[in-house]
Amino acid sequence: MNKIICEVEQKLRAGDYKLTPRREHILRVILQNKDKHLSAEEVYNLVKRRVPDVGLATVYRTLEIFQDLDVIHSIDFGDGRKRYEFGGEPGEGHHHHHLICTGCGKIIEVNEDLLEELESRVTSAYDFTITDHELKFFGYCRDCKQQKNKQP
Amino acid sequence: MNKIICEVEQKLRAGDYKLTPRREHILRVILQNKDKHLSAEEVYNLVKRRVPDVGLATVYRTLEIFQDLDVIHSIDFGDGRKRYEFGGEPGEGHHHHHLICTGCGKIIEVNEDLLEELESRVTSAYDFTITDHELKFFGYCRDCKQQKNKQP
DNA sequence: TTCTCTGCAAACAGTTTGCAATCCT
DNA sequence: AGGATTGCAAACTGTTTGCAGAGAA
Repeated sequence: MNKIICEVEQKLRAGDYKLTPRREHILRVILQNKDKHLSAEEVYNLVKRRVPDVGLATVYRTLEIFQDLDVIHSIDFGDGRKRYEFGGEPGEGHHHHHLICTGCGKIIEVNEDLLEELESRVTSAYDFTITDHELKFFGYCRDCKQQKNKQP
Repeated sequence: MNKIICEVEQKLRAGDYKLTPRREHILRVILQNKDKHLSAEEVYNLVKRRVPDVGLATVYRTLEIFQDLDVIHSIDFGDGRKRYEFGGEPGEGHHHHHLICTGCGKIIEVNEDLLEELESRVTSAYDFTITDHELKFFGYCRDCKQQKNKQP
């Protein structure tokens, strides 16, 4: 984890920013909750536990910087707020998709890409240079599916 | 088009709503701009041309009703407001994806689905019942690609 | 000092809601 | 009359911004 923090520090320096204590706390919270897709406010609350006097604005500003530097990126699950994932979204590899359970709101990650064929088809058919994509599946997870079957 | 309006009227009645003049105007604006992905405010402005005293709240309320009845559905292109497309999103057919140009913001529709294989893989691997999906490609359209090449 | 960073409060944008007036039957 | 519908203004939510103070080099 410290390695990651160092890398982020490099990126910040490269962009003429410093890794201040506040920013490091924010980064740590994101890293410690990699799987959670935290919203800005959730990050804020978690940071606040350790640094009670952070301001929400600082969290927003830091998240914006992190985004610009491709340290994190935002996704929208349709709940009206942005959520953040560690990792930028440069074209190469590491893509994953999300399954969003309409029943309980759970979010499951799919760590496969599998869109290459479709991408290349789109690229040539529409003369469109793809730099990124976002794929969400909506439906019911195992638990919610079972509940649905029980009720009626 | 009148046929569609009648169908919507049926749906409204079934849900204990009426097709009021206001709602009909809103519906017409949506139908006349099927390809535009209008936001609530854009719908409002267009309706206002014909019925200057509509209220924005009515547009929002109507859009919500239409959504509940699967007459329209909303998409999020990441510009901070919901946009609406005619047509519900029930599992069957008619799916399409969107190409979003990072350069000019243009939105191109891809009228192919092509996700069946991926869907079935996800369904079995994660025990997740898919009811819908949403796929967006980000990148540069032909025009913006050319401009990028010229500038440097 | 000088320049970044920060907290606070105010401003914003999109959307929702309470309420009284209006419409329709 | 009675219930749905509407416009208006106010409220709300998530996010951004102006500013003056704090902090670091």
